[in-house]
Amino acid sequence: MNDVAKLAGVSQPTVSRVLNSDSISVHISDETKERVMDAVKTLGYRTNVMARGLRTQRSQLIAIMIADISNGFYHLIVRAVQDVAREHNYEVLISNSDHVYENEKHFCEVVLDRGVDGVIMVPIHLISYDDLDPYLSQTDIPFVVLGQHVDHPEVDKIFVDDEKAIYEATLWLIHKGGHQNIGYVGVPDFQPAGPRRFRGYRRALEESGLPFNPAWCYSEGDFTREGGAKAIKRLHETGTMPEALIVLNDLMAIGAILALQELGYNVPEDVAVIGFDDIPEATIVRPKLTTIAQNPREIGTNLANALFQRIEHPRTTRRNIESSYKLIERDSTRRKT
Amino acid sequence: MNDVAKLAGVSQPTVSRVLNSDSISVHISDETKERVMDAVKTLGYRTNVMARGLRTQRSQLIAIMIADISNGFYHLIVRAVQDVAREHNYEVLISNSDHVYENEKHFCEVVLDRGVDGVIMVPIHLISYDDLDPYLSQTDIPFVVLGQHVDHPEVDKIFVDDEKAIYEATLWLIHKGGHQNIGYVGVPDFQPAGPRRFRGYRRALEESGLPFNPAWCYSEGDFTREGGAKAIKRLHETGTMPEALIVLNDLMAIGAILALQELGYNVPEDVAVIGFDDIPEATIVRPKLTTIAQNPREIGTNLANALFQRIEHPRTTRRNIESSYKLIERDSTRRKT
DNA sequence: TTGTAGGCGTTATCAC
DNA sequence: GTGATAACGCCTACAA
Repeated sequence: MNDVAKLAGVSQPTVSRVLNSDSISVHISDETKERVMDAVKTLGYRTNVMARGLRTQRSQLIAIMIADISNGFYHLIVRAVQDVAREHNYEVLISNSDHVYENEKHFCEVVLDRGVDGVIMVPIHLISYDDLDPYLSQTDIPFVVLGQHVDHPEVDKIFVDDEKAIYEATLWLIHKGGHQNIGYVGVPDFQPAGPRRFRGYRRALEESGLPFNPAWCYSEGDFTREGGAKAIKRLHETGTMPEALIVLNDLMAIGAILALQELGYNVPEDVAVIGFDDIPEATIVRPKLTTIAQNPREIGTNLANALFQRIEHPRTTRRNIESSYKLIERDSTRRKT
Repeated sequence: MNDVAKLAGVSQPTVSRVLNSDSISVHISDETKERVMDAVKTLGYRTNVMARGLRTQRSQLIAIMIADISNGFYHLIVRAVQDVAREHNYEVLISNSDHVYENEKHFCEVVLDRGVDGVIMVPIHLISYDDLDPYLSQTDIPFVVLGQHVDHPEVDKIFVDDEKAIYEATLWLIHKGGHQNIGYVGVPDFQPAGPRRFRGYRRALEESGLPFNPAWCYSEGDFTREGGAKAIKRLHETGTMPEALIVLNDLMAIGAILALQELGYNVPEDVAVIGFDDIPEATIVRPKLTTIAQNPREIGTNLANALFQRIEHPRTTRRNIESSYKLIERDSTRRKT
């Protein structure tokens, strides 16, 4: 910047003013402006973002943490966030927790050190007040999260009522599908989504007066295709395969379908399967997967909008936006007539 | 840091020394060390990465640009890069070009401004010397790219010989599969991968003395499932469906298979299909997709290792590493006996 | 082993 | 309108 100033025959602060002329109130003579811009061009000057950040305490950087980059559900969220960020002239730092608690904490620390201007998280474990407060109280960086269960007054929340979604899907399987023996494939209790979604399933059974059979349930999943396949193998070995299966997410549901077929079961004739998320693979697998669709584009846009609202107007009250879901009936539950 | 110094009763630089004691040669008395660390803890001090970056000209940040976050092929690359980066205590900024030239250039600009310490790219268009040189010459930030066609002496290259891979796959289809009428689904010429891979296909036909029929080829693809489906619709409409199809990537190959089945074709009996990448979806689709597997984990690790080699030893000579590929025979080419 | 002084490249607050 | 001058938070000679 000093070089530019020298070449243009002005002082260094003047160069700064010219470069930021649109976000500043001072008037600069057109002639100076021109001379400075010329010098900038011939010298190929580019402003040093770190130096500016140090001075302004802004980084023009936001961070997003997702649980699994390999899960298509998160792609559209990320894309939507990036699109909004670009409009605001922000870059996006993406991180991957792989559903691991330590990674989530590490993310928060890194992010605070790096002085990002805002944070979007899809926390799996980092949801209690006590876990979150250390990060939230020591800065006033806006946090926006996906997940209704997140317990802190300072965060904006976008959420999907997944307990209710699973509850309704189970009821649908009972009433529209005419199923009685409905099993469940989920994840261990230490993954908060596990008990939450499981509750929806059990509530539907109870209210319908149907028996709950622990032998039909598998809770050792890990959100992946392999996890879904393992569930089926276990169920098969114990010799109690239910006639319908609620699976906690699509990736596991797909793994389950493929494993069922390998073992000689027909889907949906022998076992109907219903997933959660509506990832692109849901329409690749045969039969096509019936699933509870979330709206990742909408979720991402909401997350990003809430964040930039807070970045630009820090005193805004916290948002709490429910995002919709919708059961999409495809072939994995549809009996041929 | 000043506060910490005051509380510990030492000077501010001493605090800095304690905090960086492992990467510095000076000895510090254990007592001071302890007092400083205590103060750090009670004050909840965290080092300001931007200030450090300004002083050291290092950001502990690398950036990676991929062509499509929704394409599973890139996930493992990104993961591998993140894993290596974590070992080196680096964060990763991820960006998405969506195969668009302007996005690629924008990425380079942003990245240089932000003072990242290194760049990994999967450039689609930004491959000529003239396009790259502006970014490379104005800094000495290491660039590592995926793509043999990239033409600049200052970059490290990891590459896969995709022309040869397609050539061999086509030969395989001719000799092992016994096919004569082999079609091709690709992307427009302005996508450099288009002509390159197409060349491999034509070379195999020529050397085998087989006719080349433009009516069997579609070059308006866009790397997506939808693109593959469109190709099939077009081929179907013109009434000349070849008996085997080389498709430029798996996503399009899967789109093609689904579209073929919807139109009543049997795969592989009526049309055999072979893809490129070996993404996870290749084993979801039925029939399972025969494909030229790349090794994304290896690619990502190589990319990252080359980069950190350069970051840590700037004078290293440039690398040029070929990554392997391998034809994986699955059911989309295997005629039932 | 520790303290002092200076500067990294900006922006912000004054004067003029 | 523009130019000095200080400060953002840290690291690194150099001196003690």
